[in-house]
Amino acid sequence: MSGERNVIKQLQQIEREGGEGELALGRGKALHVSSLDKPFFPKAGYTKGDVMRYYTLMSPMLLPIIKDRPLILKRYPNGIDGPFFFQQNAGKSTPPGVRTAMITAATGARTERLVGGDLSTLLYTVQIGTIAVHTWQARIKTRQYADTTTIDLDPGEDVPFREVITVAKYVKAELDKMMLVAALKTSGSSGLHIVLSLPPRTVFEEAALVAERVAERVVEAHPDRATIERSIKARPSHTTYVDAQQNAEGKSVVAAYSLRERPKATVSAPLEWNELRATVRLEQFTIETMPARVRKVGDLWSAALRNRNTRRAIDRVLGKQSRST
DNA sequence: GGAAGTC
DNA sequence: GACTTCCAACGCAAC
DNA sequence: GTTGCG
Repeated sequence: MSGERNVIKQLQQIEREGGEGELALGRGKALHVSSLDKPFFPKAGYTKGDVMRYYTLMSPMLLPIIKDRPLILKRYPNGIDGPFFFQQNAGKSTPPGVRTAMITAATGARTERLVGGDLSTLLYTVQIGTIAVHTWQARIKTRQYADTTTIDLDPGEDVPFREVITVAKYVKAELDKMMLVAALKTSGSSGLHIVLSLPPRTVFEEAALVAERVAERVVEAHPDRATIERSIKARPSHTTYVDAQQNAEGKSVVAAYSLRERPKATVSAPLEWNELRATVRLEQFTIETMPARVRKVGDLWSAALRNRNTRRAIDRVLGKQSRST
């Protein structure tokens, strides 16, 4: 029996016995869990136990993505209709078996941070009420280097989702012209994420410039449908915000396969570019449908990110002489 | 969700 | 034991 | 220095 299957079975057993108990996660690791019957998505009817099951099923895909990255948790201890807060630092009460690392901030402040990569850490984050998992676009040992850069397509108020799809196609067209490759996923919340896999030792300044350059070109070509205006008030109505501003050291993005705090329990779902039809909807990819989709189409995210932009391509976009390192 | 403090 | 209070991020650009 | 934004 797979490790995941075994954990699912234990969760079901604990739910039958009242919703509180110990998960045995192998190699002597145990995790205390509680309130598994608590509604976390009241309208859709999903519980904390369902969230734990979802992340267990996704762990073969998700754990490699968040491995060695500091985690930024969006916690809803009383479900998505209750208050939330972000957590970055590992609390004093972090149990043994949960992965942490001492991180020195740019200011010199040292804090113990939660670090992704193993199942006990992932399920612990759910135990304390995490719905969405965000991470750095860098690993802890190479924190000054971005391994991805992200363009977030965020539709304005009352902008239909098909507009975002149209803008994503415009982005794809510019990427093709610039000879750049990128992966595509739903944000799970309201828009789409376009993620460029970067060559080794790409500093965040370069990562940000590449994403901003793409965004600028899209807006130049389609000013009626896309904007890079950061101030909400100043954004033209009926446009999609092409956000390339989230690619700095220490900033975070939601991980692929993460659940989102939406009524229907949608997830950030990797897509093939040829799936980008006008009929695609965020609500198709949920806590309920994603496991079957992954069984059917496989791990699209790792496949897409393996297709990495070259140093030469990045330097060309930045108008630089290619590095010879 | 969890720790710490109060009645 | 029940109840209350407190705590749980950060980077950056614009103003 | 504060606010807006994600």
